[in-house]
Amino acid sequence: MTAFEQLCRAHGIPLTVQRRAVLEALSVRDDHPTADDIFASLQSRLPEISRPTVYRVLNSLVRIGVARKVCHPGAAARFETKLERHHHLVCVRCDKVMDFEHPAFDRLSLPDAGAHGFLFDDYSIHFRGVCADCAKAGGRPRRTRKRAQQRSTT
Amino acid sequence: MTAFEQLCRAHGIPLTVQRRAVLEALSVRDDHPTADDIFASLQSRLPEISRPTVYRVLNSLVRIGVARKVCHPGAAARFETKLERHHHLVCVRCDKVMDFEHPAFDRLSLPDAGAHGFLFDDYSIHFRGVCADCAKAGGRPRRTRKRAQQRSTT
DNA sequence: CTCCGTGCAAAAGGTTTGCACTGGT
DNA sequence: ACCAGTGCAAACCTTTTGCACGGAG
Repeated sequence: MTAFEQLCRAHGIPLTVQRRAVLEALSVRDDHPTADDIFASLQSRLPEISRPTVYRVLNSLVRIGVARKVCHPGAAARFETKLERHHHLVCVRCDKVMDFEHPAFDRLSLPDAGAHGFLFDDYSIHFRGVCADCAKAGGRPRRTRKRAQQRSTT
Repeated sequence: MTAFEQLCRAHGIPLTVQRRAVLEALSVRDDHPTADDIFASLQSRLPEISRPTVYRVLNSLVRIGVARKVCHPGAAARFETKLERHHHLVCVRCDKVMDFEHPAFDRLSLPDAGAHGFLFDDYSIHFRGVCADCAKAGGRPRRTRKRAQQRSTT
């Protein structure tokens, strides 16, 4: 968290209550919350925060490098603070994305740059498949939207 | 394309002009168009098609397995018809996602299922980094909503 | 003939922006 | 004190839905 303060200073952006709160709310979670999820989870700690601020703060966090957008098939943008190399399980039925630790896949060597003019930085493997819930459900609960998923909230 | 017709029959869904057109428009492209991009690109060939239909058709195509949603950090859903194993370059500056062929990474063995109850099916590697355009631009042309990108716009 | 898909229009959801004020440095 | 960040409200973009009609099987 102190690292965060230093990053803010380094980037010349003020360290506000809201930024602190959003970062904490985000780093506590290991799912991949949407901006709105974060907004909701902050209602108790910081009720006066506004939704646009959450969006703005999340973008700041991504910009200074303490958070990241997760590649996600769903409609809403999702974020994470886990920056160490890790992989993802993507359910093709419900579009859920879960973290997946698998050290065996952590040591691939990055391709030589140049070819496409692309500067490689890191990678993560997306495994497509069917999650336990959907496999259990058998049928195809194709729903993707928030409406159909109950928000377990942790 | 005939394979597509058979898939439609197999899934018991009618083979309509719109479905044919959307699939063709999608498979012609190697970027990862949004539903709206497809809608736009169809204006010349099939001007009477409606936007909701494009969304519905794309979902059908995904359901019967001839197309796929691409995991993408951006806001709008993106699709592809390239179902063979391949990887992606994700630009952390502009959120662009490009296909990336690299046979050396095509032969990873899928993890044993079970562990998480996840049924593995396939995978693709997402390489994070900076694309040639953004590297060239030097600065940070971060978020670029459609507004800022040139559109054919009719 | 029956049923599903389509087109239209409107609603629902998600994200960004303009402006005046407050708070961080 | 200065400037950036915030809150509010409204705009904007994306995706879904209800309904009546028309075409595919």
